[in-house]
Amino acid sequence: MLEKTYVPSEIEPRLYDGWEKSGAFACDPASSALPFTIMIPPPNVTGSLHMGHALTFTVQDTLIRWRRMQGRDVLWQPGTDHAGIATQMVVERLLAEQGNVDRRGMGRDAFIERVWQWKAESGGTITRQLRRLGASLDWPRERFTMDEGLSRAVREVFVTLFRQGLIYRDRRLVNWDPKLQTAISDLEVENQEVKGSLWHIRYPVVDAPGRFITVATTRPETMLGDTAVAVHPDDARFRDLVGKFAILPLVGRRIPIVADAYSDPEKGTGAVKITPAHDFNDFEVGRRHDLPMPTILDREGRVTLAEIRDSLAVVGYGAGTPLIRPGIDHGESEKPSQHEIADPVFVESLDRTDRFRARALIVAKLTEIGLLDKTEQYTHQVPHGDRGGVPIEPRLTTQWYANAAVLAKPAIEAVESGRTQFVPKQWENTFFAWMRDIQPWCISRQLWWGHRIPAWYGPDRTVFVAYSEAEAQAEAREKYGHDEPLVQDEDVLDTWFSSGLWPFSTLGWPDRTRELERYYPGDVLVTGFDIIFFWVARMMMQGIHFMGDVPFRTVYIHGLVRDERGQKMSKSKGNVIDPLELIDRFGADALRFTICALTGPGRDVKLGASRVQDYRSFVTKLWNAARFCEMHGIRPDASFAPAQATLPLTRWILDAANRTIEEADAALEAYRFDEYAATCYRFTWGTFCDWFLELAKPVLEGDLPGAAELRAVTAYVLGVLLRLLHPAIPFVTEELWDHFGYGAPCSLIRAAWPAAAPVPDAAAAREELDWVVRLVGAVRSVRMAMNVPTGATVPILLRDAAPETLARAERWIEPIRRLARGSEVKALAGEMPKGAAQAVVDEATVVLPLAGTIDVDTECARLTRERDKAAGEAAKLAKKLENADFVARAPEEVVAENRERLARFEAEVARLGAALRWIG
RNA sequence: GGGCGCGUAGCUCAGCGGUAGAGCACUGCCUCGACACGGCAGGGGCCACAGGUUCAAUCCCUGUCGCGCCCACCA
Repeated sequence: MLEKTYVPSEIEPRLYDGWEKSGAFACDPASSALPFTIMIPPPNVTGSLHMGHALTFTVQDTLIRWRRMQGRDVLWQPGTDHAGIATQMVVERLLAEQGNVDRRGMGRDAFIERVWQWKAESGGTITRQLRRLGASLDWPRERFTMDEGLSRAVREVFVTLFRQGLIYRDRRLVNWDPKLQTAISDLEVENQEVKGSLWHIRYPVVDAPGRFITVATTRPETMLGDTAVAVHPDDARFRDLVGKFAILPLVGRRIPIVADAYSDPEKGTGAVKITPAHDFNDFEVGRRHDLPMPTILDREGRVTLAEIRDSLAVVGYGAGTPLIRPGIDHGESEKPSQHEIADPVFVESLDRTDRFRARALIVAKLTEIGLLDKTEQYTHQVPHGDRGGVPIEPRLTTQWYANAAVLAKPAIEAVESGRTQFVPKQWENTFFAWMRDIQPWCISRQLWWGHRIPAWYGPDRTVFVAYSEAEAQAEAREKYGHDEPLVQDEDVLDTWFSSGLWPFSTLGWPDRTRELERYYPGDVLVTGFDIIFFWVARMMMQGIHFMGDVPFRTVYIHGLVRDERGQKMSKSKGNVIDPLELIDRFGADALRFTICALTGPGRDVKLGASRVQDYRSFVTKLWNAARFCEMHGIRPDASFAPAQATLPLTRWILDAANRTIEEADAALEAYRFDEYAATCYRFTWGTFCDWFLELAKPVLEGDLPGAAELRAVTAYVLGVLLRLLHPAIPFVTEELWDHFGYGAPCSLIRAAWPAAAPVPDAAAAREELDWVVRLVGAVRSVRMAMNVPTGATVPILLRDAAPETLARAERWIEPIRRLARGSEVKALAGEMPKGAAQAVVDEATVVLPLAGTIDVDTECARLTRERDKAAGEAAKLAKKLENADFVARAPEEVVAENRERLARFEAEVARLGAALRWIG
């Protein structure tokens, strides 16, 4: 016997274990079935399951289970990502908390070993949690991006791209995170609105006594690295200054005033200071005007004068050029002005000063010497590192780059031609917009945790890129003619470089494995829009380049999980919902069904505990319906086929089940998880429970004729339901499947997906049952309106009923009596009873003789309201049909349909009018 | 600044040329042998606003207002 209440926590682990042990999750490379592949977006190895994961993995598991039941050879590839920055930060924080020496103190090897240890300790968390969710991943195939196999793929890709000229070293500006002390990509930069100041600084003009050119800046500290002031070529205000020089305050350096269209006369003062080594736009200006590019900030974001001197020397100012002059060269003109502009002592004092402190000191100093024109309150966007959270600094460094523009081209074409399609399609625009304007991809990171770049340097800084040190050594020997000591590049690769290989590296590439042949390209990639650029784009580029085909046919993009009020979940807001807590409280099925029900196309999912609680009711409802079936001796009957159904009731439910199967299938094909859930919900609750089981009760309980067929059909339909719902709510359905003996324990997961099966005379059955439903509904409605006590039974009399209607009433007398609380159901014979309540059902008028118990005035008012409503409808339709344009131009069917409706409403008005006369 | 999406019942959302729908919430009645995580019956909407196209507009077009997101922008 099934327990009275379904307790998920007792059942879920057992079933999951059963599935996993039975090998139900495993793909079968030897199979002849059509494969179906989803590559898991590998979560961070040290992460734990959050709501976003719950959403994406529920969607994936639903697709996977559905396809598996359809007989596809399913591979859902599991694995985790090493997540370079995130993981390194976690371990560094851990070291600090435990009072250990920091990573530099430990040294590289020891630190990396510590990270591996951390991975061993906490790396299993998320995979355990995925199991709680019910995710049917092929666990024995689990991979990790730092596996030997995947690392080999990374080296292969790096070396190949290098040799193809698609990876190169370049010295240019990068986004530098002074906290993490590494370069980061454009995508890892988040602009944050900051309330700051805009300082207007006056730069004295050489050879123009008393004249200044005023620049505005939000970063005064960068002035140390200024090598020009730019004005717009057409800006009349400054035209005479172009070609002259300004004196860089405090520093005393002469810098040219150049004309460059970058300068926007509308912005700031119209004259803009140029700091080529610390601003992306200035860098371009610097290139155009051949300006020196001194670096003024070190890797920690502190002012460094040494680098300024070095860089000036390198670019040809000459080693002896005094950077900080002990006075000002005012040309032939005047004596130094009232201001003592250069202050070498002050500038020297800034060495090793943090950038923000230097900013404050410089502003104070400028104020002191009277060169600060004004300070404005200024709110602007400041780029921050998404991990470190501090403002990034553009910094001139040498890094490894991948030529993304070349790699992007075939990826763009693949989407244009539809070889890969986004769902919803609008995301293709987002993809195109970014890919068509893609920048060189900086792939090196100054971190320790990650794939070390397979590049070695000789004593003359010649770089040898090779699969291994030995190979690099061999290449070096060839070049130098003898052995030279080589030093490996210190940097590691951007995490996305390796995750971009995921669709094929997990299958054994670069070996041409059986799995690679069979499961690449994958079918669907499921992910959120936030990583289209980070990951989807990279997989497309690398997949096409190395495999010659797209990595997946479809990219299904879902929304973000938000809280009930639509706020993004975040720790700082304290509105984070833990999926595991929801699973504990309501069961994995309830959470999964909720996610499916709320996941529409292009919509964020607003989720709170109460929603999950609501949908738990559905799981419970299914459980109770099954209990009812069990109590009434319903058992699977493999010999039954829908074609054998003879009763209207069984034909009707089988037909409804067919349509549900078709709708569910269509919804899943279209990635409409909301429609899939709604269709199943409606059929289970609204049709199967509310009507079918209720109508079946008299027959089942009384063991009336037809009971055997009814039992077989009920079992059949329950079996359909369990299979239809299994992808969304795998646990409860499997439990019931097993309990009823539809198959061996834990066999629903691999049971055949239901198919619509022909039902004899379905249309007639539908008509008949629809009538029963209408009749019962009408009687119930009138009883409620007339306040008939729930327990009271009343005769149900049919006036003006067609013979066929009376025959139906006879056939359905028991269910009608039961559901509509009728003492009898028959034709009205003789006189119309006084004071009866009435309702119109098709051609007949249902009469409930309630003389004495009802208030005639109330009933009159009710009938009048009904009649007026029908009359209103009829009038609207009549007006429409009188419109010659409508009749002439609207499609024939539409006109015909409107005529029909008009006739129907007119008849109803007539019958209700008659009812009103009778009652009086 | 460029782009995208969204404004439909109290809430969350479907629908997207021809009867305005669902779930939850709400109201009333009901312990009837599956289920109160339940049953039955109800109430509730100028489908943001203004124009246009059409025989017909919640749906298509244009504009306005409101909300959200992405990209670019440290003068």
